[in-house]
Order: sequence, then C-alpha cells, then structure tokens
Amino acid sequence: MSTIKDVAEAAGVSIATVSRALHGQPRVSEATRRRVLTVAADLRYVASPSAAGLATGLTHAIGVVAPFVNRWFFAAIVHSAEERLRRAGYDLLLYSLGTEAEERRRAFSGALLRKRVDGVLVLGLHPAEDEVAALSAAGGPVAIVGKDVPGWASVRIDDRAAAGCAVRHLLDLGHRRIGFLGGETDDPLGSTLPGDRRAGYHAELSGAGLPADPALEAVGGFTVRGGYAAAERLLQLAHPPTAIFAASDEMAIGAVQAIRRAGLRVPLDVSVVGLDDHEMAEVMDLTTVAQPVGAQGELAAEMILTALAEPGRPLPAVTVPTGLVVRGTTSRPTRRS
Amino acid sequence: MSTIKDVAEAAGVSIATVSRALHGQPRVSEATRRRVLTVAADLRYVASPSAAGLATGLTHAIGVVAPFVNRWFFAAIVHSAEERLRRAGYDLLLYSLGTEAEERRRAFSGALLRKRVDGVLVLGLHPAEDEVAALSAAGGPVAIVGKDVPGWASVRIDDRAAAGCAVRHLLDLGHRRIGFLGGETDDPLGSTLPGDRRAGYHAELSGAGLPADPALEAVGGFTVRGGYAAAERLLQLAHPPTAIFAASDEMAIGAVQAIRRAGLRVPLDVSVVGLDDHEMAEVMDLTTVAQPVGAQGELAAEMILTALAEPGRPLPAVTVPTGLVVRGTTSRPTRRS
DNA sequence: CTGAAAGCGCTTACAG
DNA sequence: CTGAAAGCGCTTACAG
Repeated sequence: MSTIKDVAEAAGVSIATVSRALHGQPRVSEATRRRVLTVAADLRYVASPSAAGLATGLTHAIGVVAPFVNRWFFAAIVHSAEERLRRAGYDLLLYSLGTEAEERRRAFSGALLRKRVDGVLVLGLHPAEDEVAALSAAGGPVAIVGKDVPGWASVRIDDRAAAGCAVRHLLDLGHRRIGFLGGETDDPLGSTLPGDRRAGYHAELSGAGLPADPALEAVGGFTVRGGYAAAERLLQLAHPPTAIFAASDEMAIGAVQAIRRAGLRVPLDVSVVGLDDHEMAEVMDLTTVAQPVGAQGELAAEMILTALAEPGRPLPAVTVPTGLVVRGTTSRPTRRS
Repeated sequence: MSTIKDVAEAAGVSIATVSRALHGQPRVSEATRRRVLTVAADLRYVASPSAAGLATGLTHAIGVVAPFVNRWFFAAIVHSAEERLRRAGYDLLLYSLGTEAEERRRAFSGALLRKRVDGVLVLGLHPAEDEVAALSAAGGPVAIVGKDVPGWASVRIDDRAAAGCAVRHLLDLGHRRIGFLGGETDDPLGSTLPGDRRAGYHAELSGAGLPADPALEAVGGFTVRGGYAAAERLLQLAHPPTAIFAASDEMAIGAVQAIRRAGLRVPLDVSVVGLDDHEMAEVMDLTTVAQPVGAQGELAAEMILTALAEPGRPLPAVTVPTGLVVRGTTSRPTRRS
C-alpha cells in the first residue's frame, strides 16, 4: 500500500506538494498537479484516513445512532442519509443499539462517538437533557429525526396532527367506535412518538364529542406481529370497534391480516387506517397517512453537512408535511356501532 | 477533549504507562493501573482512533458493502452482524451502493475501503474475479454472504436446493402448472442468486417430467410491487398456473395480494410459496422455505473476527440449512391444470 | 515496573 | 510555486 512518500518520490516533489495537489489547493502549478495526480492514480494511492484525521482532527465520518436498522423506517432513513453523505465524501458509521439501556447510555455519553465522527445523526431515540448535553459535548453537530431538540438540528413530522388526520378520516366516514393500536405506555426507547400519536387520536375523538374508551386501545409495539395480536384482542371485545387506527403501517398490516383471519372483511366489517405509507402499503391497498421518509433522511444528512460547512449558522428545525392517502381499507361502517 | 498526555500528567506517569494500563497489558503494577483507570474515567478519556490507527495500522472497523440497506434481507444481516461486531469492539462502516456500476467499481477496487477498515463483509453482490483480487489486496479478510467465493470466507444457503424444495412441495400437492417469479435474466448486481433459484425451479420440474413453459415465468425484481405486477401477468394467461413459486417472500407477498385483487382465493384458486421466511411471512400465513438470516449475519461477522485473530487459518465456507414451512397459502389444486 | 524516544502518514503554517 | 519541519496522539520496542 503506497503512502504519500511513495507518490512524492515517484513524482519528484515533496510530500507537501503532493498533499496540496491532491486536495486541489492553489499554489501548485498545473504541470506538477497533473504529474502528481497521474502518479497517485498509477500507484493506486489512497490517503490514510487515520493519518489525515490525526493531522486535521476531522474524520470525515458521520455516526448514525438508531435502535434498529432492520425496521422499515430506520432502514429507509439510513439508506437515504447514506446516499447523501457519500456524495459529500463522508463515511457512515452505524450504531444499532437495540433497546439495551447500557448501550444507549454509552452511545449518548459520547464514549462511542468521541474523536470518531465529525457529526451525529440520531434516529428513533429521544434523549434526556443530560444526554443531549453529553452528545453535543462529544463534538460536532447533531441532527435528529423524529423530534424537536433544542441545540440540535431536527426534521420530523407532526405526529399528533398526522394521527388526528387518520382518525378524522374515520370520523368523516361515520365511524364512532374507533380502536387504537399504539406502543407501550412506557416506551423503552424514551420516544415521545407513541405518546404523541396517541394524543392525536384522543384529541380528535374528543373534538368530535366522543368519550375515550380505554378498552379500545391495545399495544402493538409498532411491529406487524404486535399489530396482529393487538387487533385480535380488540375483535374479541363484546362491543368491538368498527374501525381501527394503527399508529404505524406495520401494525396496520398486521391488523388487516388479523381481521381477515377472524373471518371478517376489510373494510366492510372493520376499516383500518395506518400511518407512514410503508413501502408495502400500496400493494396492501392500505389507507394511511403518508410521511416522506427518504426526504427526511436526506434532509437530516444535509443539515449535518451544512452545519459542518458553516459552523456559525443556527441549526434548523423542520417539520415536513404528511397527507392522507385513501386506499381500500377504509369505508363507511356497515353495522351500527 | 482530553488526550493521553492529560491522563499521564494527572496520574503522574508517562504516556507509555497510560497506554499499557489502558490496554490491560502486563508489566504495569496493579496500583498504577488502578490509578490510571480512575484518572482516565474522571477525564472521560477516550483514545483517538485516528492516532491509534496510525500507530498500529488497525482501524477496528469493518466495512459492510451492500446494494441496499432498506431491503429486509440486507437490513437483517446488517443488524445481526453489527451486534456481533460491536460486542468485539469493532465499528461498522456502511457502504450502501445502490445499483450504480460506478459506485460498485469504486467499492470493489478497494478505493473506498483501503486503509479504512480491517476487514470487509460483502452482501448481495457477487464480484468478478478481478474484483475479488482487488478487494482482497485492499487489505484484511473478506467474508461474503450468499455466494461461495474462493479466497474469501462465505456463508450462504443452497439456493438451487431451496428453490427445488419449494417447487417439490407444490408438485407433491398435485400441481402441474407452476408459475415462477424471479429476477431479471441479466441481474444488475451480477448476483447468481436469481439464476440459481430459477435453476432449482427448472430442475425440479424436469425431475417430475414436466416441460418448462417460458410463459409461466415472470420477472418480479425481488420486490413486493414487482411480485404483484408479475403475478398479475401470469393470471392473465389463457392458461394460468394453479400455483406460483416466488423466488423471494417479498415477491410472494405481492403475488398473494395480486391474486386476491383479481377476485381469486389463495390457496383455493392459486397456491403461493415463497423463499426466505420474511418477518411478515408468518402474519401473512405464507408457506415458504425458511433460511436463517440473523444467523448468517452473525456467522459472517464471526468469520471476519476469527480471520483477524488467527490470520493463518483457512477461511471457512459454510452452507446453512433451509427448510419448508407449510402455512396457509398452499393447498391441493381445485381445478384441473 | 516504568520512561524516553522513534515512528505511524498525513496537513499546514512558515520560509524562501 | 515548492520544500523542510513541526505536530497531530497514539503504540511499542528498547533501556534501565
């Protein structure tokens, strides 16, 4: 593996000149630059990131911290962020933490990230105040997807409004007994998302003058399987709902299967509306409230890059719009509720 | 951000002693070691990976190269590999290349990975011979999932056999007109997987004395949407199949939806069998040939770690078993084919 | 058991 | 326009 010294010798210049030529800096004659570039290519020279990082204090890497990568939303965000970062010449270090408190603590303390990345992208984890301070101190700008955090750049949707939009659609269709599939009361990730979507459901119901019935709420854990099981439970009620709002499409997909397996029809017997516009939603013909996922990943990456390029600038906090997509899993209720 | 020098001064020792103490090396008295550890913790000292990397030539990072991360199989592999690597103290650098030839070339030439990682994990990309040589030369052991590559560690399933198993199940049920959903003839990733699964389908048919009918094969591109569209096409044939083997569960899920949308019943009118045991397969009640995904990711990670720890050892090539999981999307044919 | 020193491969003022 | 040299923060023989 060739070093800058090899290139310098082969090109007959000093290593300082090689460095300058390779970085497209001024004060290098066109002739030398070309010679250096040619020699470097011939030697398949690639600068050592370790050495460059030590000299500059910059790693040209961004850390992405998420609870999982194998969940549609996170995977989609990572994919789009990676693409944007790579185009800018940044590497992506992936920290998939799971739900372990210890791992989470290490990541947010900065022990994992310090001196290792130039910036951080946080997904699906909502840090406490001391965690915000610690991670900020670990160095570099931080962008977060899904929540508005003072001091960090952020991109998110309005979860309350999105949930309200889904429920309003069911109300408009004439449903009065509307079930809810959400997360656990005590979210293991400390995320406010489950609570916000639930609040949107409650607000919309009460806006329509309907009482909240705790029996109509079930925990689906934001997974397909969890949504299936939760919907099963709602269907067994003496007075089951005529419609279900699932706080994520994955739960909604599970719910649709459970309803069918129970011998009922969707939407004739039970309507289902999700939230996300998951990649499978269209094929499943699922009515849902769509959020732009790829755009959020790209935007968050962009925010980090901008913060890196212009350190003075205030960090943006953007809320991206959501919109109802009516497909085939919702209709007017056919039985009285 | 504190450096090793800060720790050394605060502990009243040399930086060499700090380094040794922190690495748990011998020839440091228990008393000094404890003092150093305490001071380092107080100062929230974290060694600079750049500096350590420059001194040792080791980055303690593994590169993961895949065409996508937002596809179930790749996301699941990345997730399990990440967990194993993190436990061993390695970082994971993600290179999600998409299908662009240029990106692929750069990654396999080693330009992206050289001096940056200690080893590489390749997913879903099947390199040509010169690419194997180039990436191997870029340094460090390479493990690949999905194909057997001489010179690299590998873990995979027997794609032909798995596909054959799925088709045999349909034959055993009495189906004679069996459709196939696969990839494009000219796979953009250069993967042999689509061809292998198709070959398994053909082999099983001809073993049963059935002729191959090109009209029964459709391209689904290994996506849900693609499977949906491909199944639609097969259903419009003058003489449609009574069963469909989809070479991936994602296509199978799409096919099930397409069949239902066409007003037909699964499995009564058309049986469907997939391959993967996707996380949604159970809820979808999909009959499939299961492959252990998390295990493959962990095993591949393990192989890299072993190769790093014991450079002499020959690199293993493991084929993991698959198995038919009969669920509700397959049954005996009810019409004559 | 401990320290002084060399060296890893870059970048970047500073001279010229 | 170009080069010599310092310095980034570690690790690791080599002495003692």
